[in-house]
Amino acid sequence: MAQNGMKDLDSRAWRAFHKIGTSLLPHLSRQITNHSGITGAEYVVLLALYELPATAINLNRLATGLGWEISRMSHQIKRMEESGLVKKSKNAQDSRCFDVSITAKGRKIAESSIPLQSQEINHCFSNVLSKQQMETLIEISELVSKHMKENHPLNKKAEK
Amino acid sequence: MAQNGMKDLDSRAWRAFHKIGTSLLPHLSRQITNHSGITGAEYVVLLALYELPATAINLNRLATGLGWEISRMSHQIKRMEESGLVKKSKNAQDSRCFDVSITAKGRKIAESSIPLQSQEINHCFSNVLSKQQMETLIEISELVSKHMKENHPLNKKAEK
DNA sequence: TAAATTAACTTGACATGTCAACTATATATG
DNA sequence: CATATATAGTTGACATGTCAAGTTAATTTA
Repeated sequence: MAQNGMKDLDSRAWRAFHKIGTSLLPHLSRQITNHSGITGAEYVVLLALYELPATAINLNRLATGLGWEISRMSHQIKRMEESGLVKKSKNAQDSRCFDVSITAKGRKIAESSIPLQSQEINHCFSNVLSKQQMETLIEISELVSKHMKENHPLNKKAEK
Repeated sequence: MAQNGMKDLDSRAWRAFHKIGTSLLPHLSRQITNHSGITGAEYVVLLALYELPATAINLNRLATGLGWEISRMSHQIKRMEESGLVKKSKNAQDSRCFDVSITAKGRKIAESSIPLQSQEINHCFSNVLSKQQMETLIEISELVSKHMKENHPLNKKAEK
């Protein structure tokens, strides 16, 4: 039955997706550490702050933007503040909030590591794919994100 | 210049891919823990052992098959042996090697959790995509894997 | 066949992520 | 206004992943 053929495709597609993640992501993370001395997580945060239109962003938004739990972001920012990559200051309007921004040191590292990382992403990903394939991937991402947003809102302890 | 349009697509495609990973994978992992009381990593290992044509597999192959570092696999199997999900025995031919297999308890958990997990993958992934999109994803995975295999062999300390 | 090398793990220390409280501030409600 | 509730973030304990170094056993090589 056709049923069977379908299920097979489903499962192959899922495994395909999963495989890219488990081979490519760790590789890229190691690359960053090798060339810039920062971890993959630090890179992601620096990139987000570097690309910010504003000069600072609050912790919560930063976490949400990256799809991280706030607790994870809190720990991460604490470490990065200690190593001088970012700084944190209480928000004037709402003193529960913190504004996070990149330091000069963090900016310098971001500026040198971003092109290296882009290059590696190109080598391993973009250059390997056709325009058409990339467009499909973008569609896929949008479909999945839409589903997730509608059916599994970020919030873990959703149902109340 | 056309250059610009291209770069934009590259970067959007990469972010698209990245986003699926950071939203969907943690969600699926939590699902497993909620319905079956095992972690995402335990699930992955149980699934691999459950689907094995043979009754056992050596640690190294298991790690390679899942794209894990062997040290990670060693720690994981140790914990899973302690909790009775798998068992480990010295290989008769080569006593450096260990054969890992699933226990009855592990099998029972695999049998109940696999369909639940598949269902969730279908909800969030397969059902959301067209046949065409899944096929493209499989192509993409093959292209990336091929590139990785050729240019960045699994081995971390490659160059020698 | 003895010594050197390689292979298959194991181990321990450390970095990071997750989860469940907890604190402090802001907002809403009676 | 006073209390209740919600929001933003912190903290600590614990689980997991990574890396470097160590074991032990097989295989080469001299």
